[in-house]
Amino acid sequence: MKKLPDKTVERLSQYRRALLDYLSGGKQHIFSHEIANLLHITAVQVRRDLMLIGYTGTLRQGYDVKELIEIIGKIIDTRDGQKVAVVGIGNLGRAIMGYFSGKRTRLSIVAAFDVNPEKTGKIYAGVPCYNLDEMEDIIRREGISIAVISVPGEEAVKVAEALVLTGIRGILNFSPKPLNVPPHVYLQEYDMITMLEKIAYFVKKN
Amino acid sequence: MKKLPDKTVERLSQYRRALLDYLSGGKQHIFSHEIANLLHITAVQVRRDLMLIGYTGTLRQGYDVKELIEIIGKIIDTRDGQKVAVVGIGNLGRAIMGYFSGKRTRLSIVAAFDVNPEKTGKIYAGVPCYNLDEMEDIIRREGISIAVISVPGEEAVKVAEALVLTGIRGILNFSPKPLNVPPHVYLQEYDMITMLEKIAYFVKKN
DNA sequence: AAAATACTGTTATTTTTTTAACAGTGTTAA
DNA sequence: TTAACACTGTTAAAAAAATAACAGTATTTT
Repeated sequence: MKKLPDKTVERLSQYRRALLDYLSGGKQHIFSHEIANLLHITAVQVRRDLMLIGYTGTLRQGYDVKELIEIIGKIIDTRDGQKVAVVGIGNLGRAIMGYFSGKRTRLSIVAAFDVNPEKTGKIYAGVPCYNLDEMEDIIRREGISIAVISVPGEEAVKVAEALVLTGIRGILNFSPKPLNVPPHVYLQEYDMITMLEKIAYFVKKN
Repeated sequence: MKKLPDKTVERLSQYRRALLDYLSGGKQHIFSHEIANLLHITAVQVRRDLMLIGYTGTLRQGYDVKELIEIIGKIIDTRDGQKVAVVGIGNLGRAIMGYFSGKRTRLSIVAAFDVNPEKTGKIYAGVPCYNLDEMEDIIRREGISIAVISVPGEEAVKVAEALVLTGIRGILNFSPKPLNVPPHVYLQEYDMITMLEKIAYFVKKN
């Protein structure tokens, strides 16, 4: 399939989670405007996204919830799932691991890394924590393709460089430092200070 | 000034932090392409953003770092700063508070809320934690304008409704549940699962 | 059986954001 | 003193995303 727009992919992820929720309500089908209500967006946008992924519903009946969930899975997930590492086991790192533990998803956090020797060797939310030195070895051996950076800003740049050398494919950067990675690594910056300041601006006057 | 584009505001926040860093290197002036390098974006984009805020540099000298920092401050900050509350003192909530503690910024976290009675009454990263019941009172009394939601998904919707009733102006939602707020409340969704799944998609094949 | 209704899927339009093009200008170099 | 250079500021074009418009079609209503 042709590459989907960024924003569509984001929404697909959200559709899927909303649909899984909805499914537990027992209904088999759902209309575009119902999906839209779940996410507080418009029905057109939903239909357009579904058009882009080539999924087509039934007139007057809407979309088959299970089918749609499955289709989205085929788009986002790989057959065997992808492995994720978390680098930096501070509060943020543990929060991230907490989010995932217990959820059966095709993304599984399989390793954590930290410099603090008190943390290495322990298990957090079911995930073993290793020393940063072992990172390259373990990422290669385990076939980890995605890394989350949750170390303080000062260290983030070095961690990113090290990650790139391991052959990682994607990085989610929670640190406030902008990172620079080669084009074959997909980077998503995710800086909460920026977001808060943005809110501050838009809240300001009006 | 006319309302700035969303993305420009985000970058302004990043420019400012990068410039503060840069300033400690002792230099007084900076070229657009140098700012661009700091954030790994293009020089045109920097110049265009600065054009939008009406700040103009000097030919062959670039921009006055201090001046620019100040200008950005005038745009993003209010005169007396804005107060922020964090709702939900799990790992994520504490991570957010940790980020801010010690940093002297015009956004200050002044209250935390949680339902857990073991947490209320305590101080986290210098911020007092109150019971959720007290939220409306305290937000009004303190004049808190921005709230960060870091409670588990199930509770997020209710917390958001309660926040709207307090007259809050902006919300940063870390929970994976899409929220619905009236138009006078600025909402920024910030869901890490979506972001990870997005990375998973873009990393997938190629 | 004609008209209204309630949906989907698609194309067209608008808005937002990024990128490119380039005119203007003081500064250095020839 | 003219040409090349190294910048800024702005306008123009392109790309990405959201929104609107609407054609198509089963179903229900009249």
